[in-house]
Amino acid sequence: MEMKSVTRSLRILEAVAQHQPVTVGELTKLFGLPKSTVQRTLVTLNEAGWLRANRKDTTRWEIGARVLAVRPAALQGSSLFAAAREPMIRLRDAVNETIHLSVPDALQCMVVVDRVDCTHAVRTFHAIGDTSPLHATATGRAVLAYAPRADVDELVARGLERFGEATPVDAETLRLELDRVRADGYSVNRNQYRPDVCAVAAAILDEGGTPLATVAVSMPESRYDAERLPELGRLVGETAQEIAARRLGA
Amino acid sequence: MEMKSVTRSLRILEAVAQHQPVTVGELTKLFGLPKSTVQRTLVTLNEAGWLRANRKDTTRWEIGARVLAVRPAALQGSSLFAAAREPMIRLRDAVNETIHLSVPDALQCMVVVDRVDCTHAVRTFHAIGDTSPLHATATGRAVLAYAPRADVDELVARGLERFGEATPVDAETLRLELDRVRADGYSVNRNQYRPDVCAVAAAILDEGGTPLATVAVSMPESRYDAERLPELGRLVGETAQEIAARRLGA
DNA sequence: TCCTCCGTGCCACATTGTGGAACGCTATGC
DNA sequence: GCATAGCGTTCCACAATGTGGCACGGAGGA
Repeated sequence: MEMKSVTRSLRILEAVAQHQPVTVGELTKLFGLPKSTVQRTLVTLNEAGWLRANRKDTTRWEIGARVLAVRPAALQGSSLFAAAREPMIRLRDAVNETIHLSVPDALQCMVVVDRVDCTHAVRTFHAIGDTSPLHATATGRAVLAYAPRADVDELVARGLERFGEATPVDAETLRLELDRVRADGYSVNRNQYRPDVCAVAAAILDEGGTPLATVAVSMPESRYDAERLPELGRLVGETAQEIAARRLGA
Repeated sequence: MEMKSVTRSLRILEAVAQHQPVTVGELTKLFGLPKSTVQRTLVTLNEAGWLRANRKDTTRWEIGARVLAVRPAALQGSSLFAAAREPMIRLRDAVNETIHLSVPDALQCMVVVDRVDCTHAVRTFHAIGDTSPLHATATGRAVLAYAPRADVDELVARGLERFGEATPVDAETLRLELDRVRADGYSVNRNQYRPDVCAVAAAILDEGGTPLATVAVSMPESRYDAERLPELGRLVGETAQEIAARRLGA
């Protein structure tokens, strides 16, 4: 089950996305592949509408708009996306910190799908499309807290990587934390994944109680204040509930 | 320059996006391809992280979140996207009609990249990722008005399809209309592409005067009012300028 | 229980993609 | 102004690669 050419084409597509606008030569160096192979792949992707030549420098390639029609199931019809937008802005206005909307990808990782920035000169930064581990982040644990027990067990069985001193790496610590999240209605991350990054998150649940996504307030440790935590948690939780309600109303 | 397997894989990927969550059998019927071929392709796309098995029915496939990391150049770093968000919401609040943010794809078509909905029971609907022809829509002509003359000529040479009675299909009509757009600062579409759909659009220009994107107010004909047009045009134009200014500020 | 339908796995075949080499162009430097 | 270097592009013989008919096993219905 190989399909080498397909796998390679997708890798090249991803590389173009990261480095656009990019030339054939740059890509050959990046992959160590023959020029003709890369060139052929680019032309094929272009013919399929996924790539296009830059308007100013026609030997540079960039991602075509076609990819926008291909969206993850969680965003289908973009009801979640549209529903989340205004509550996220209000939350940002209330706390002036960067707000993230994230969805779980097959319970393997979380993916940032939208962001509203704060106005501080120093901010946390996560690009749309960035991924993060489930057990080590506020956003991930907000989802895990409402996931089936079996899925959490499976995740634990695969092993919990340590990213910082406070990262929960054994099953018991994680389970206790998830109990706390369910009790409080929000999850917290203090330097457990990226150093100096803290976050407070809450899950957006569908009608059946399945976690679809999360909203999170993300800030540098320098602005994290334990005393503000209950207040922050309440705001984030309310925002999550409002998004869930709006999603159904639309 | 073929790469049949790559082209086919991308087609299948797009089909999955449209029909997710979808089974192998449904796809074989859709394409008339052997089961094993479709199956192999799905497994490959899955291994590459672009597809995921549905959590509830593991024989159904859906798009994975990985695709979000692959974004068109116009949205890179999402500066345009983020800059547009709040002005779009304000415009929606001012007119209570659906607002679209669109980008041109290689001067071949316009692609909807973001949307803010109005509250009316009857609305126009365009999904994110939807495309539309340049000559027949307000959004397309807002871009064409600021595109190089040569590009407009090329477009005309390829032929202007007629979608409705009022669609501009000859070069002269189109050129006069583009002159008007430049003079007024906004473009108008009244049933020229989709029946019963009207829109007013303005281009978002970069520092060099190149059109990057458009903002548009879209409404059913029943709510279109010629007397409101100058007012609408002014609002849309101001929003476009505000987005352009914010994009540079960030 | 039998039958059908569907997702999955297998393998001989030849179609398909591969990549080294050569071409033509532009920019740089002597 | 000529030589050189570096680039994107094109070509083609070779064989590695994907193909698709077939068969398996399990789920659901009659």
